[in-house]
Amino acid sequence: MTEVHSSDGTVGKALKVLELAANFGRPTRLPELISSSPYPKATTYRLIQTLTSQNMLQFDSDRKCYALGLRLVRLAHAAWNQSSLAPIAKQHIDKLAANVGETVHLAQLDNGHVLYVDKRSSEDKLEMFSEAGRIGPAYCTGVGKAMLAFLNGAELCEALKHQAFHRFTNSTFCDKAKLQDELRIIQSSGYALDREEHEDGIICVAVPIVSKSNRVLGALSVTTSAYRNTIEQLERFVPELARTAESIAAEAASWKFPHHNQEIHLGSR
Amino acid sequence: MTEVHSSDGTVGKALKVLELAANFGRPTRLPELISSSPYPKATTYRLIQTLTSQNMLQFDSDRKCYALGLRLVRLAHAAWNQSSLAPIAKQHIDKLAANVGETVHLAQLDNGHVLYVDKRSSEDKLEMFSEAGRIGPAYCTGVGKAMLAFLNGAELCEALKHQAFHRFTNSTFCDKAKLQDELRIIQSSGYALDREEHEDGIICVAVPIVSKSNRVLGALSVTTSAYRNTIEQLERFVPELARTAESIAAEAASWKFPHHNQEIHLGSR
DNA sequence: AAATTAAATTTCATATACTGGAATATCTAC
DNA sequence: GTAGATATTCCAGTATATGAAATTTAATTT
Repeated sequence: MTEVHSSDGTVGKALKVLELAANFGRPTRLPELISSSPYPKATTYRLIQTLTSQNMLQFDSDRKCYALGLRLVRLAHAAWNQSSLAPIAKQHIDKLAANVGETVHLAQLDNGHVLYVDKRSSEDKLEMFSEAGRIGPAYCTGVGKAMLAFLNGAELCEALKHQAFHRFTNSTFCDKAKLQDELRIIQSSGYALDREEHEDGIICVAVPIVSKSNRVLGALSVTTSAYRNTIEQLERFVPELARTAESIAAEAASWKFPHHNQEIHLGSR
Repeated sequence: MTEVHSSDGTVGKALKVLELAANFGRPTRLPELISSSPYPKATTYRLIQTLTSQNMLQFDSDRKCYALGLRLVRLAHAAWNQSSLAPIAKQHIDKLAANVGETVHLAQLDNGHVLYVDKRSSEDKLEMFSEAGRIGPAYCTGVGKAMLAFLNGAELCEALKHQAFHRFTNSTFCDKAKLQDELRIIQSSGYALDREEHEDGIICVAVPIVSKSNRVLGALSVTTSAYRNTIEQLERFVPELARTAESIAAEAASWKFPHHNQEIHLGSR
């Protein structure tokens, strides 16, 4: 049900092409898009025309390449406000970050991958979209494993299909069986540890955010450097992490959409 | 050319429905979507199904309503990185904000409206997507007028079609003729003032960011309270604003896509 | 400047996917 | 249990998308 059927007719194809453009990570030339597309040249070409006319892509006539359109940024603003945990979790994360004095991440699952929707950092200035919207692997990050561990059977099965099991470091769980053992441990302990599994020198502790009806809403983590802290020191944050996650879940449940349709008074779209 | 044809076949219709969901500003029930849609019930219903299956919408089975999907947040992250001026402008804005000690906005045009893509504030912590992706009117904001003033004939004509000319305050330019007079003044002075035209008590000064080939890339503004500063005080920021805008334009021109396709190693999409 | 190659765009007959009015099923509330 | 609302499916007709190939246009090379 949560699976993205790569063919929902024309719309699915168009979004697939949009995804291709996103994956390039940079403005892309038409031939690149066409040759990376699973659809025939003329079809891909027409989809790109349509997406461009719709402002989902934008054409840079100087460089002759296509980049993702700003309409996406506008839509994502709405998505972030109405679908992510971030607006609800804001105060809770602020408080948590202040108390622990380390970087805090808020993430949700998107198609089996970790989607970071907010971040608090003691040192760095916040980096808007450069942080929110970032994706990462689920099988080797704290937030990812915390969420996977509390999915139900069908959801987990679906999510596992999307794991690449690429070996980032020596500690990475790089097969499904080992990961599932780990998930069982996380289930009973209630929190997940990332022991430099994704990046050398980076460790973190994470807890899932679970609704009353036991649905996984997201996850919360405290990240630090392996040189500055030990796993044992991180584990001392678990109680407060868990408490924060509970508060967020509680607020999410009682949330009656505070964002009333504020009159913006723009012209036609 | 920059116009969004509300019918680009099925894809256009699907995006139109997505836009409707975004405009509600909150999770929406099926009947609401159906009755606000220009398409027949069955058609709208099927488009919603497709969008949901594609993660562009997500269905909340508890509340029985549809919200924008997190896939948009992920796509917007890429869009923000590769299409907005924000990554390029980052350092320049940091410096400007530090020097002037007031709130700085970076905006671009999206379909005739102002799209804020970044913000620096002395006091507030940065608020991620809650700021980036926000839209506002062009005809009564500093950044909006600065951009409109330097569009070419066809672009301006197209953009003017989208202006609502809603009277927000007593100072709002609420018809096209008055606005065009104002735009001529801005053209010759090189900067735009917002004298509480959008919000009472809020004034700002803005300059356009213009490429060597005279295309409008975006705009930069310094905003403050009318009680704390006078227009004359704001005008003292113009030289530094203009210098910053030039630096950004120069960097944009020489930009050779720094964001190489970093290997993310995720599974199938 | 002519020739060569690559890129962008169009054509058109065909097949397919979309359409939408209406019927039906499912849920909700009293 | 019945009424009213909401969600979902049907299906023939048709508009729309398809894609191989051809054409135009632009960029490179000789």
